[in-house]
Amino acid sequence: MGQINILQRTMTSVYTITDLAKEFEITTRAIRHYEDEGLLNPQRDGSNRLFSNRDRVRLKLALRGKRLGFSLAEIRELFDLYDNAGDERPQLEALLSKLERHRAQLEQRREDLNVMLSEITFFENQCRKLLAAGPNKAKPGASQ
Amino acid sequence: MGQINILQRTMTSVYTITDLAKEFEITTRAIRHYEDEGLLNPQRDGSNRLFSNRDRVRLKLALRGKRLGFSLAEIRELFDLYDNAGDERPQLEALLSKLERHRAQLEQRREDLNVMLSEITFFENQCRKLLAAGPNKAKPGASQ
DNA sequence: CAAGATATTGACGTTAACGTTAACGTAATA
DNA sequence: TATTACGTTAACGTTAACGTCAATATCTTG
Repeated sequence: MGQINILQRTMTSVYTITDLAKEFEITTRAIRHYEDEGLLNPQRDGSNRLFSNRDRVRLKLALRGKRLGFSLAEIRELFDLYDNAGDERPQLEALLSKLERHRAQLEQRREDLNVMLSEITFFENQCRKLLAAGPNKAKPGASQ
Repeated sequence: MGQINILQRTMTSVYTITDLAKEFEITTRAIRHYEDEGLLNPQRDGSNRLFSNRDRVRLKLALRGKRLGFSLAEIRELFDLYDNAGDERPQLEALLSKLERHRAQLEQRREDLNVMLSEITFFENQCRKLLAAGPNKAKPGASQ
C-alpha cells in the first residue's frame, strides 16, 4: 500500500498503521496504544486509521522521549504544552517556566549520560590494556 | 545512628538502609527491592542490613541508569559484566564487545538528548519573542 | 518499663506499557 | 470463490518496579 500511496498522494503523506509500525520497528498494538493515550490523532477512512505527517512526527518524538526514560504521560504533557501554547502573556510565561524545568531535567540526564560514557570508556581501556599485555592470559591488579 | 557511625567507624563507611534512603531520596522499600534484584549485597548485623561504600556506589550507578531509562535487569547485567570481568582472553573480548554495544546505545541516547534540547531551545526562543513583541497580547503566525 | 523509632520478612496491590488472543470486516489475489 | 493480507474493537494477561499493609523484633529514651 505504500506503493499505491506514492502514486496516489505523494505530497499529502498519508500512512497506514503498518507503514509506521515498519518504519519505526514497533507493533501496531503499540501505535494504537499511543493513540489511546492521546499521543496520536489519526484521521479515519471508515474504521481504518490514516496517519498524517504530523502523526508521524509525533510518533518520532514520542519514541525519542521513551528512549530517554519519559513516560507516555510525560510525553503527552509535553505535546499538550506545545499545542496549547496560548498567545496570552500568563500562558506564555507558564509555558516558559515549564520548559525551563524540562530543560533542567534533560541537562541532568545529559550529565548522567556523560558520566556513564566516561565510565565505559575507562573500562574499555582497561580491557584493551589487559588484552595487549598478555596474549593469552593476564593477571590484573584486581582491586576491591 | 549516622552520628554513632561517625564515632565508631568513620573510615569504614557503613550505612543503614535509611541513611541511603535519605541521601538518595528514595524509599527503603525500593532499596530492598534493588537488593532482591541483585543490585546490592549488604552485609548483615543480625537481620539488619549494613551497606558498604561499594553498595552506595552501586546504588548511585543504579539510579543514574534508571534516570536514563535502563531497567533494573539491564543495570544488573552491567554490574555483572564489570564484576565477572574474567582475566582470560575470550572473556575480555566478549566484555569488550558488550561494552561497545552499550556505548552505541548511550551515544544514541545522547543524540536523542541533544535533539530534544535543541527543540526546547527553539520553543523557548519562540516564547521569548512573543513576550517581547506584545506586552499583553500577541498574535503569533500560527502555522499548522 | 512503656512508648516510639527503626528494623525485619512476607504477601498482596497497583500502575504503566504494552502482549496476546478472539471475533470480526474488507480488499486484493491466485 | 477461497485464501491471504491487512484492518478493526474488546478484553483479559503480563512484566517491571515498586507501594502498601501486617505482624514481628530490637533499641533507647523519658
